[in-house]
Order: sequence, then structure tokens, then C-alpha cells
Amino acid sequence: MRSESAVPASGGGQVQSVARAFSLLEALATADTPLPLAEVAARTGLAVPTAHRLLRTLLDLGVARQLETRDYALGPRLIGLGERATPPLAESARGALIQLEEAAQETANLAVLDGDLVAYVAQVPSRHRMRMFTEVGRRVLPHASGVGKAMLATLPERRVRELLSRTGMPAYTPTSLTTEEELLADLRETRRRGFAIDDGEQEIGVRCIAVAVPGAVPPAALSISGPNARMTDAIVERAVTELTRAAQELA
Amino acid sequence: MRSESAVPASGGGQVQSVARAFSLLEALATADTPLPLAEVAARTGLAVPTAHRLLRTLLDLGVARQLETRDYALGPRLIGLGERATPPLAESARGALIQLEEAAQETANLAVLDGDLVAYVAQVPSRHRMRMFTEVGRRVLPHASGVGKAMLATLPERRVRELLSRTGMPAYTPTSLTTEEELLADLRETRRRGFAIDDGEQEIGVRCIAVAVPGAVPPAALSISGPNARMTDAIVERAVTELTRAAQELA
DNA sequence: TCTCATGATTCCATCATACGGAACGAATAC
DNA sequence: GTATTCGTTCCGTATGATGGAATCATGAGA
Repeated sequence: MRSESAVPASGGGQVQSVARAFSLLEALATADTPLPLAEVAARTGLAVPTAHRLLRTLLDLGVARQLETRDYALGPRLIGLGERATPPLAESARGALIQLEEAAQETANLAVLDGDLVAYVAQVPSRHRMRMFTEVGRRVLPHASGVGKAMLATLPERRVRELLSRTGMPAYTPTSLTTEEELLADLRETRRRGFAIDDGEQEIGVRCIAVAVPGAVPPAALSISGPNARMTDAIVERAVTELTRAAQELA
Repeated sequence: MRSESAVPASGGGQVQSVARAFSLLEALATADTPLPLAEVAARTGLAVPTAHRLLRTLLDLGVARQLETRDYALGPRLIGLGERATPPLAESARGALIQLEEAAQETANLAVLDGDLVAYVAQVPSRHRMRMFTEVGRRVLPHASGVGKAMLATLPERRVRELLSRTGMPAYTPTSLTTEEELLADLRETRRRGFAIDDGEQEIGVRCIAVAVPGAVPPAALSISGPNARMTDAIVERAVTELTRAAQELA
């Protein structure tokens, strides 16, 4: 059996088959249409019989389902799990996110700090055709995202240093901050001005404005993000006002 | 390694560790509070080191998360999966379900036919303290549920017979229908009166009124259910009116 | 209706992988 | 300071996951 790569979609894990199973689910989630077995196998890099056996298990569990065409899709069991995994904050932020998108016409996000990672828990996508793919559930390192920096700015420097020592500061783009001092300076600036800016630090060409929800435990933040061509000063100014108001209301 | 029972929470599967992983998630979902390792292991019947290894994998994948107390809870990754697993119908039915609960003060459900099983995909729980545990994601056999019978009544008898030959007709309570003829008669009656009744056939003491969504593919149905002490004739009459109206609107 | 091709499913020999008892370590209570 | 409880790591074992090859559906094209 090969022990090398094998599970590209999701990160490493401990129990191979479980990691592979979620890799399959992720593939089904990413596709905007149900997929035939061969396609799922190809996308996950699994051997066809292996993918088949895993999918059959997921089918039995109700976590995947199969159409008459034999194509596979996500199953209803995930609905309940997803709902119960949603923090109450996400529910109450729904309205705020809708208003934010309304005001800025750009994607509005809510994220919380989950351990050392930032997890996106709710989103209202921009009405524009060109927008970020929905990233609810995605987790990223805090040092290179608007929401992450907004949250870190609420923590004592000692906690930030500890976190960074565990996560490191990999660069995703040329503008990513990669040293502790750079980041701490940025956080001071964030506290001063009351909001965080991510100018292509996570992904080239994407600008993001974020404000922490005051007093939230675990830390949480709201953001508005879009292509920097559209995120003009005027929009940013408007976004800051709305974000700050929304964050206050949530608190 | 024991090959006997081992995974009580969820149904059988093919790949043991995947079935066990979901058994753990189910345990976390069922608990209304985060659980320590020992407790999760106990509830799933898994050995502590096994549960630990699986949970660590789920942690890495973001499907579970761990609080500072080391207790485990469902992770944010499930939110996105859950959303994408939700059929569009569930989204648009939200308003209708809220109105239904409003009118009857009893739990309102939306279910779809997933293969041979009925899957609950959306719910607005009753305001009463005494009510069904949320069952979004749960799948049951159609012959013994209100929504199931409402859906089956829309299918040609041949299709119903085929389905029954695959699923069988186990009795859950003394009033469960257990023969094909009984069920087919019930379905004819359902078509005649325009709604299905489940009088304690799924669970003793629970009465349920259901109406199919006309023309839905796959078949879908709305229902209102509650303890039969509260599901009086007056409530039922009101429920039927509202359910029928709501089902028309959804179609 | 009969190829043929494509893809899904089942088999099965192989051994890597998941397993869990036991030992160890951390954290809290007493 | 000691005991107790709970979490984590170790590691030998053999089970259960694996994937190449064979078989079986399905649908297209003639």
C-alpha cells in the first residue's frame, strides 16, 4: 500500500480511511453538480475500488447519497450535523451579514477563532458575478487574513506570540506578513484605527476589511472582502462604518 | 480486534473506521454540551485510545474541535458541508415551516424521499417544552411515517410495491402497518382525503399529519406532529388547511 | 438485435493500517 | 504531599483496508 501522498484534498490526519472519506465529501461539496464514481476517484486521487468502498459506507451512513444516475452527492445526514456545528453567533449574525452585503455589495463574512485557526462560520456572498467561492467551514491561519488580524488585535501580545510560535507565519502572497514584529506592529495599527486590513495577504488581488466583535469569547470578527479593483476608498469607508455598527450590535 | 457490535450509534457500514468516526460525530451532535474523551468513548462503545485517535483525526480535518477544557464538540468544517447538503427546497420552505408551527404550535417538518428512505431536511420545533428531539438528517422507512405515506401516495402502486420489497415493513409500534395490503389501502385513503395520518405508527403517542408537495421530484412532504394529547381534532383540521396551502405554495 | 466500449461492482491475496491493552504522564482533588 | 482520575503515547498483533484484475451493468452505435 502506498503511504506517500494519497489524500490531496484535505490536510493530513491519523486514520487514513477517515481522512479519505472526508476528502471524498469535500470533493462532492466542491463540485456544483453530482459526480460519477470515476470522477470522484479522479478528483481525490483514490483508486476506483477504494473510492467505491468508502462511498458505499458514506451512503449507508446517510452522509452521501446516490441519484438514479448513480452519481454521488452529499447526503441529508450532514444537514443536521452542520446545524448543530453552527455556533449561535452565526445564527444571530445572519441579518447583519445581509445588511453588510447590501451596503457594500461585497461578500460579508463572520469568522471565529477555533483553537489557533480562524474558521469562517457564516457568509452572504456578493451579488457580483466575480466573487470568492463560498468558504464557510474553511480554516486559515490568522496572521494572513483580515478577520484573523482583527481577532488577534483583541488578544494580549503574549497570547499572540504563543499562537505564532505554534503556527508559524508562512507567506501566501508577496504581501503576507512573515515576521512577528511586522505583525505586532500591524495589530497595534489595527487597534488604533479600529479595523483590520488585509491587502492581498491571503490571496493576490483580494482586499478585506474586518472588525472584531467586542467581547466575544471565543473571539469573532466580521469582514467584507472583494477584488481590490472594486474595494475603493469610498467603499472601504462605508464598510468600516457598517462593520463597526454591526459588530457593536452583535456584542 | 472484535468484529461483533462495536458501532451502536450509527448503522452498519463497510469501512469500520469511517463508520466509527461518524458514530463519534453523532455522539457529539446528540449531546447538548461538549463531551470529555472518556464520555465520548463510553457513548460510542469504543476503546478510549481508539476514540482518541479517531477524534484527533477529526480535529485535524476541522470536523471536530476541542475546547480549552479538552472537551470535544462538532467542528466548523461541518457547517459548509451541511449547507451544501441542504436541498434548495429546504431553504425555500423555511418560511412555510415557521408559519405552520405558528398556526398549530406543534413541530413542523419538511422531508424528502432519499432513495428508499425518508430524510428529514428541515424543521421548526414546537414551542412547547415537551416535543420531539430535532431530527433533521434522520432517515426513516416510509411505511411508518406520516411524511413517508404522504409521499408514497403520490407514486404508482408498482413503485410502492418495489420499494416495500426492498425495505420490508418492520413494526415499530403496535399500530404500525405491517402488510402491503394494509399500506396500499391506507395510501388510497390518503389520496382520497388529501393528507396522510400517522397515529403512533412511528413512535407511541406521537400523531402526525402530512401533505405531499405536489409535483416535487424527488417527492417531498410537509408535516406537523406532536403528542396525541395535544393533536386534537381541532388542531388537526387547522393543520390540514395550513399544510395544504403551504404545500401548494412550495410547488 | 447484436457488437463494443465505458464505467460500476465484486473478488481476493497482500500487508499496511487500525486496533486496544498496558504503561506513562498530566491535572486535579483530597 | 499523596491519591485518583483522565488524557496521551507505545507497540505487538492480526484485522480490516487496500487496489489490481476479473466480472458485470449500461448505453452507444451499427
